[in-house]
Amino acid sequence: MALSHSILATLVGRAKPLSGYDLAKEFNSSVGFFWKTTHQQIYRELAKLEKEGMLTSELVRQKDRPDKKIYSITDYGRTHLVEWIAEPSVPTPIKEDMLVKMYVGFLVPKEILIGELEQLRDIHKERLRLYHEYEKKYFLDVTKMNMKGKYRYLNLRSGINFEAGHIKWCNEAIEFLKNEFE
Amino acid sequence: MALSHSILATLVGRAKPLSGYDLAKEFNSSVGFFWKTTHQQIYRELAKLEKEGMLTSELVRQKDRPDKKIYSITDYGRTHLVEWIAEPSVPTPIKEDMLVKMYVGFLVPKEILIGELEQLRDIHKERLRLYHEYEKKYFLDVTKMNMKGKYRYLNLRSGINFEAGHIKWCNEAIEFLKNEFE
DNA sequence: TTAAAATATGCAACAAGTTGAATATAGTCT
DNA sequence: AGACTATATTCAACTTGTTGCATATTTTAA
Repeated sequence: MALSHSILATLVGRAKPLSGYDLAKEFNSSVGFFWKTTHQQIYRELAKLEKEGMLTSELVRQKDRPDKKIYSITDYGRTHLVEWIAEPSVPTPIKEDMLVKMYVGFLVPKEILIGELEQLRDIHKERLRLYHEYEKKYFLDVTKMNMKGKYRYLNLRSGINFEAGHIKWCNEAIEFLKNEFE
Repeated sequence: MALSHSILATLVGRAKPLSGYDLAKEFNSSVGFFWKTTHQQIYRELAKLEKEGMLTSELVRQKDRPDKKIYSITDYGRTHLVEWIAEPSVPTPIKEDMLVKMYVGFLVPKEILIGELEQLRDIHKERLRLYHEYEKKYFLDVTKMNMKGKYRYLNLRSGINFEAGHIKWCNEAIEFLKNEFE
């Protein structure tokens, strides 16, 4: 149930309240690197969180743009978030299409799987490239980072590790398919 | 939408039809290493797949045990599965509680996160140990494996890679938290 | 002897996630 | 002028996933 927690986490780190639209943008970058969702789900969840007292909203009237509702986290929401952090995490259950396909790979010519693995690898390569770019741009000197920055750095390192691992496996599988199958 | 495909994939590799109960057991081991689900969802999905003509069922009456329904994949189901394999895969969207917690780690004492990371690491270590055991037991000589075995081996290698990657990141994060935070 | 585990299937309620569309304004591009 | 992009929110329908419960029999363990 961490969508609500992701939203609370995005709001807790801010001086200024955010609109649903702003949050949706955040979920396309920063927090979106480890929690994916849609704007529809965000709006629905914001309404729920406000009803539960975790958030408060304020209507902002605009002339040149559509009106918006901006949300702030309440003390209750913050407490709830902190309590959730202290609960032990279980790893997210694995669900990976590619592995299901691999499981019955014998149903198709191996070239199909090789092609798919190459595509997957390229997606992960592009992500890794982006993460390395961030690392060079914002995280060159670890000792100079503040608390928040250090935690962001750990998030980034996780992404780098994750993508590099995927690339490694894709390459291993491609080589194996090319060499060990006749 | 790969639950249906996981079920089809589990049935396609068999000479004998399986009951929902048998499938649920499979989803606790082999195919369950990369697709998690519950028996309730399996029964629901089996009914749906039969209605769609992907599966056929047969009622088996038993005296010493409860009666059961056993399912086989149809030609249509098999074709559907093969077509799905050929569609390009996108990586499963990332959703990781621990990373959301890390994102707002500054809200709690670092010892809490270190403790959680150690717990997580131990879970992944235990999985890795199990996978290495499988590797030694069933996959020692790659050249002697048949087609199916080779694909199972690739699945196993993915699991090993995945778990080892997690352990590596957990250790890195633990060290970083211990040393780089004052 | 009582409890539990294993075998076997399913319903119901609810929560979470996906997909498509509707609405409205302002600015930019062709 | 018409199309597209950005801003901003929401509804509706549907699929997928989770949790708790209900039922029934036989074997095994405490």
